[in-house]
Amino acid sequence: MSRNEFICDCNVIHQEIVDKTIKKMPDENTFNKLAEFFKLLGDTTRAKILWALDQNEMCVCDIANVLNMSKSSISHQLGTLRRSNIVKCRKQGKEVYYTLDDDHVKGLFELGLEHINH
Amino acid sequence: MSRNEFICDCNVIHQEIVDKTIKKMPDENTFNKLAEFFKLLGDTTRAKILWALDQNEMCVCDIANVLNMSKSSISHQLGTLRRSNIVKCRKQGKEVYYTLDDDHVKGLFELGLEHINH
DNA sequence: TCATTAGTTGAATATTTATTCAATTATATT
DNA sequence: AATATAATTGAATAAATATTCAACTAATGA
Repeated sequence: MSRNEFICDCNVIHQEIVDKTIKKMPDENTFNKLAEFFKLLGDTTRAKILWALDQNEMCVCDIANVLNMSKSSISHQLGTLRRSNIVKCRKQGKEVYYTLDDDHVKGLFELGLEHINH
Repeated sequence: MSRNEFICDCNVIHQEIVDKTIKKMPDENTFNKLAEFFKLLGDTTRAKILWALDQNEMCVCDIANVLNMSKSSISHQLGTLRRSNIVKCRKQGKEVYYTLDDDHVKGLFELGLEHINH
């Protein structure tokens, strides 16, 4: 979508600030990726999985038992996290062991918890 | 839901790890709030709004113009962010000026961008 | 080889949610 | 008082997504 076609239905009130902000703004793709990343943390089940994997490497059944949810549901979510490179896995025998594949998750949780506790 | 009623459809493979993890796990409410918080950042429109407000205080029309979106859409999202105490506003004349009301947003964006850039 | 178990996957369902549209409130101006 | 503009709001629509269910693969062991 070109900047020339305006969808916006209202006037610019502070032209300078608007222009300056548009100029500095990261591109669409950056925001999309950023939002996609935060969306991954923005689900209770995935948040629990990531927290658990930050404690220990675990197989799918372990995680399902920790969260008291079905294996299939956990596996679907692990697939999502895997495809987004937030977790990685290794297969050993019949079991698949998952670990965190992102150094930032712990820091993000800490900042999130700070917000929650005012 | 009590811990005694098991939904999980698979056996515990590493009992010790599972028990230890359950014992350490924050309560349901903490995860819900944490996920809700990240969900707020996990939308392209809201991510842009927050980034913009981190640059300047702005009124609704300014933000709508920066994002090239309708005033109503922006106002809905600002309402969501306001009710979650991530932004605050002050009214001056006909305009309503919004600012960030959370010190962690900048830090979160930085960590998020680090993830995106491998 | 057969049975069992861990894990994955696709389709269906149910829920959540972002945007639009229309109506409304509040402030400023003539 | 009448008009115009900034912003909010509720309802409707459309899109995204979490979980369930059933079928499937791969590895183990009897």
